[in-house]
Amino acid sequence: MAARVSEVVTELFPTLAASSLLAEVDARAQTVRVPAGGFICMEGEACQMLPLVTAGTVRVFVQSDEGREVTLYRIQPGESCVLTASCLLGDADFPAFAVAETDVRAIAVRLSDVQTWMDTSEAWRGFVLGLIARRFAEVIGRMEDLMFRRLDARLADYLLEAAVEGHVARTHEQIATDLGSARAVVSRHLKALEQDGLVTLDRSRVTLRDMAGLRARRG
Amino acid sequence: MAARVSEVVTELFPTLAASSLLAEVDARAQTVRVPAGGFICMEGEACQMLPLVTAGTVRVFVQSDEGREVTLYRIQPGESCVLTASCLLGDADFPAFAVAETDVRAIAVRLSDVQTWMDTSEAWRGFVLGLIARRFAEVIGRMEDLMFRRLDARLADYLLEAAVEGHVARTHEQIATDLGSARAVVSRHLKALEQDGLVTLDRSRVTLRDMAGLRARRG
DNA sequence: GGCAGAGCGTGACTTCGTCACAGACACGCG
DNA sequence: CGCGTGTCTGTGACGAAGTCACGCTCTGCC
Repeated sequence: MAARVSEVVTELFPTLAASSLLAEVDARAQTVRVPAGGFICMEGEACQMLPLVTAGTVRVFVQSDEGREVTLYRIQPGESCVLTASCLLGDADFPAFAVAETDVRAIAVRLSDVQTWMDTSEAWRGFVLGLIARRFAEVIGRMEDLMFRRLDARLADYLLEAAVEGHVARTHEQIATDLGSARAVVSRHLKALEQDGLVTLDRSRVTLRDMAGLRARRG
Repeated sequence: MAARVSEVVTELFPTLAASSLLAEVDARAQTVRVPAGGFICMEGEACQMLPLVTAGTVRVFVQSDEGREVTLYRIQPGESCVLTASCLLGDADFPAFAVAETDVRAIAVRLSDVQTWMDTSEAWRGFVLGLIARRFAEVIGRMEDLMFRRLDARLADYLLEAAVEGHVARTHEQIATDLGSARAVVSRHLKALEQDGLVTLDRSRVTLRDMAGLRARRG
């Protein structure tokens, strides 16, 4: 098991692997799994572990009382739930939700180790601060996007980003929560794109037909 | 001058003063002044100094191409431009604007010192990380607010928060940028509040007339 | 007084969110 | 196979909010 951890760290977290921290992580961290749909962190909670994601993706989002959602960002393999780190280190409450979108594997680092390594390892500090800083900038960028750009432009952008082999295999509902909008509104915009010949629509799937046309609508 | 720095640090940054860092700060930091309206940091810039604000307030905001603005937060005496810190430490671009709202005095810490102290002082680490974490959580909370609450509720909240002796001495334009809205919309809502007897309106000034009524509208 | 600029009021229009409802499709089960 | 149930999508009606345009009223200054 320990061998597995160090191999994964070497591959996905090169910054850490290059340092003397590797042996420490190897000795003290454990791997965890969270099934798709499982919660990683809840709003207002104080988390006990810092997860370094090695497989799968985690969606971090805020939610209104009425159930409306806005996706803040996704955590990919090689990244970490920096909100957790930020809250642990800065002693603040976790202000959002994080759920596993797919089955997730992660290396779980104990709170006490996170703290210790902050004090003892320059590589660890650089790693954690880098993640936090980039996320902070990313969230602010997202806020700009939500506040200033029109939905049709953001939707075109989103489709181009999320497409895999020309398809976006998501429901209008899922797209709406990612964009911070409402399902009905997304449906209407998608319909308009279809009528303009830029996409075709099927149940739970959008197929891109005219990439250049979509790019032209990104605004 | 050096004496001034250490006195100010002791008063406004108790966390730092309690540590052995005080002498260091005393020796190496300098005080700076920025006049009202001056830029502290620009979007996309790499900043050279970390300012610890000792007097005045700094407004941090994002801006659209068309000039619309949303205030992210304000920096009060005893706080710092943590976005700067975050960017320095995490090697990311500054994603917003920061301008002095009033005349501002600050203790400017050189980038190299920020880095050095991160490595050598536990007190400094705790101080900086705490600021970053709280701001991060605050910005996410602000995003929730902007996305999910209605403008009339946010306006009522804002007036109650911003009131000094029953008055809010700001133009509709300023209120709109703080709320991330448009001047005309704010004017309409204020007019409605006036017609309901909750406030009275004058040029560049809103006078609160019915606190309980306003609190009832916070949603 | 007269003028320029800032601040405010207001109507018309567009975009977006909310609500409601209906049709279309997937899937399991008797 | 037919049927029911739940998910997904299309659409109209409406309200909230942003945009644009214009005009009026202050204020300060020459």
